[in-house]
Amino acid sequence: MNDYLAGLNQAQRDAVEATDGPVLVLAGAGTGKTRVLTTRFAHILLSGKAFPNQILTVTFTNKAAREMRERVAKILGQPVEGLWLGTFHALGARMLRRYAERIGLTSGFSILDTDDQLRLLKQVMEAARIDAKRWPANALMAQIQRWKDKGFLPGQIPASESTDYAGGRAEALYTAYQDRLRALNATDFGDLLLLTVHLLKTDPEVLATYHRMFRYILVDEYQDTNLVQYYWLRLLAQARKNICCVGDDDQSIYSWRGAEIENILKFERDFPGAKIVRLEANYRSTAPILAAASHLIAHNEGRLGKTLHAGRKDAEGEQVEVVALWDSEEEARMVGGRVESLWRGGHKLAEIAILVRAGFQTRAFEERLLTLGIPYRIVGGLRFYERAEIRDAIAYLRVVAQPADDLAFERIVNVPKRGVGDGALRTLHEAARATNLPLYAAAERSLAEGGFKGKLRDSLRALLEGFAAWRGILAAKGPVAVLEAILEDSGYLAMWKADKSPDAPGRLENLKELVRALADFETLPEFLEHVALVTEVEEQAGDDKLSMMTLHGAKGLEFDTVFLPGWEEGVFPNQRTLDEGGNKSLEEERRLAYVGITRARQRAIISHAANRRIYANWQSSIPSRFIDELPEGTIRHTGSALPKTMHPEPGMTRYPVTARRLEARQDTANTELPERIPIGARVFHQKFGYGRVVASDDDRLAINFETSGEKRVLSRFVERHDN
DNA sequence: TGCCGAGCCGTTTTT
DNA sequence: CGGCTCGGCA
Repeated sequence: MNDYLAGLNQAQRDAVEATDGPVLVLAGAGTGKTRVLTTRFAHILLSGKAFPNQILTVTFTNKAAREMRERVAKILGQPVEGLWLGTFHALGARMLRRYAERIGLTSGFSILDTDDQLRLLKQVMEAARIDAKRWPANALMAQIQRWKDKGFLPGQIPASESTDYAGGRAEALYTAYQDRLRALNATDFGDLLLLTVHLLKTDPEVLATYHRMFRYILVDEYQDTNLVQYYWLRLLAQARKNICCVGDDDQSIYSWRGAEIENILKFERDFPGAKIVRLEANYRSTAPILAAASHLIAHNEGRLGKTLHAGRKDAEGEQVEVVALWDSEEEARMVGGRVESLWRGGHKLAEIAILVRAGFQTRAFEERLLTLGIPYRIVGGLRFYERAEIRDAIAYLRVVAQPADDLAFERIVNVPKRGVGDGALRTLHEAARATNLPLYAAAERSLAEGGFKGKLRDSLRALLEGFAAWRGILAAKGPVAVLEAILEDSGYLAMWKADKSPDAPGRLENLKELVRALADFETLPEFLEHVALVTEVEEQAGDDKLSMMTLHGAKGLEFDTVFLPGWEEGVFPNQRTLDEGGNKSLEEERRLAYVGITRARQRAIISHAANRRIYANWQSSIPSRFIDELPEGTIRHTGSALPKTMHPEPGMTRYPVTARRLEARQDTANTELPERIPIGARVFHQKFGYGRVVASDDDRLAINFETSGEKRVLSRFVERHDN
């Protein structure tokens, strides 16, 4: 009867069966973390310790939540209803809606997206007469988010967390911003956690209710929780202490968003006697891939220490390859060519991924794949619900559902253009402030009292009449009919149909997709909750496409073949990150590299280019230090990129990486600097050919190349050719 | 109100 | 290079 336990190794079994008391599962990459979580969930149910609605399960992504739901259903042989399984934010929203009035909201409160948040904050700053030039709203938004990540409400910010932003007025602006949110019956994303913690902390009755309800708590991706999430968990778990957190300190890659690895260390302190289980047997990757990943991550200090070992019998495999290339274009050609031959050899494209450090890097590969006719998908990028046309349509729906939603009203009052410009909007705002009404109601009242003149009056009245009609349609025919009516009657569809820009057809297509998505929901509020909390529409699998995404986006995924391009100093590890956070950031970059390598089951191909186009000009670069941190024995070095100028000895050409890193170090150490090349000298560059030096500073030269015009390059990549 | 051009700036972003 | 914001102008 315990067949769901069969096939687990001893450590996994321990993690599943230790149901009572605090448990911390340190799970290396590919060690069956999700399996442990889902099996544990099923085990608690099947052993009769709790009903499905008595287990609180927290994941980081909606996708992970969906996956767990499906896998639990599979083990149990039926779908489970009434689960408390979701993201921190979704679960927080659910609790807040239930007890909204206890924190000064009503249960229908709106959840603002980042765009709305920023607009609201700008309004608050404007009202406070803050010089927007000197003090960008973005910076304050980021600060407020940091405060929220740490669990500080306005008035609770300790001196150590204060800032000199806007002459010390940041906290006052934070207060004003929160007041505005409350007045609009709205929360932002951070509030879903912050206000829940506040509620649990200040309302013993609510806390007791949840203590009674949640007998077991399961947490996924624990290494990426921030402080406010930690408080949230601690409050809910403190009564029964049946909390199981699963995480991997080596895969913590979101510290820049407030995640604290220390939460893992604190776990043992807050829950004394916690059982620690280590999952170290990796069932995903070949031995060389594991060796590369382990060797690399061993360069980090301050790890809890896990050693991955191959759990598969067939763990032998290809060496990890490091390919050295001339420039980013050659790199794209190399990757494209490899993909093509794998594909021809019967390899599925869906089992290949290109993982990059930053989004813009995908472009070169896109172009190449396009010319080769290889289907691909970009994962991440602009999310569906973030597209302008989708947000416009949703703003209409929000006003239908909640006429008091000022931000939504403002967004669409002049989209499509109906002559309600800044001036009219300002008048409207004044009327609203004077009467203490939302914009929508203020507009209604002004019109009734004969305000606004001419065309403006007509179009404003038409809009309000439209909303009245749409509410009627909603009541009579439901959400889909209302959206269709809105798009048609408001002129919104017509606006895009008339638009001649190349992306207009795509936008119309997206709007159709939105109507389809809406059809899955019974009520409008349900749908609005969904779009506020779920940023991506479910990917329909099936078509065989290569995936391209950032390393961050790849966490939790796996592929047979993984390409890891752009392993160059400055790109990866990213220079800006290093500048900001020093060694701590370097270690996080290294964890990102570790995440990248461990995505691969069979084959990992790392590459670096000697020259890369960044924005307008070409820059020379040296291989990433992470390449030096791979174990030599399991690595195969290939590639063509060996400037002759740099490797006079023929024997050196085997290991370009080490040789060039050495040379780079000598450069910085100022020993044996190459001769200074004077302005006017004729030079040769491997990539650009012949040219003349027009300017120089330090180690950089501006050279007017005969075939490609003026470029800036590092002087050590050119040789003199005066004759 | 709305268009256009100069100027600026440029990692990662599960929610 | 390219996308975005802002200021000036019609």
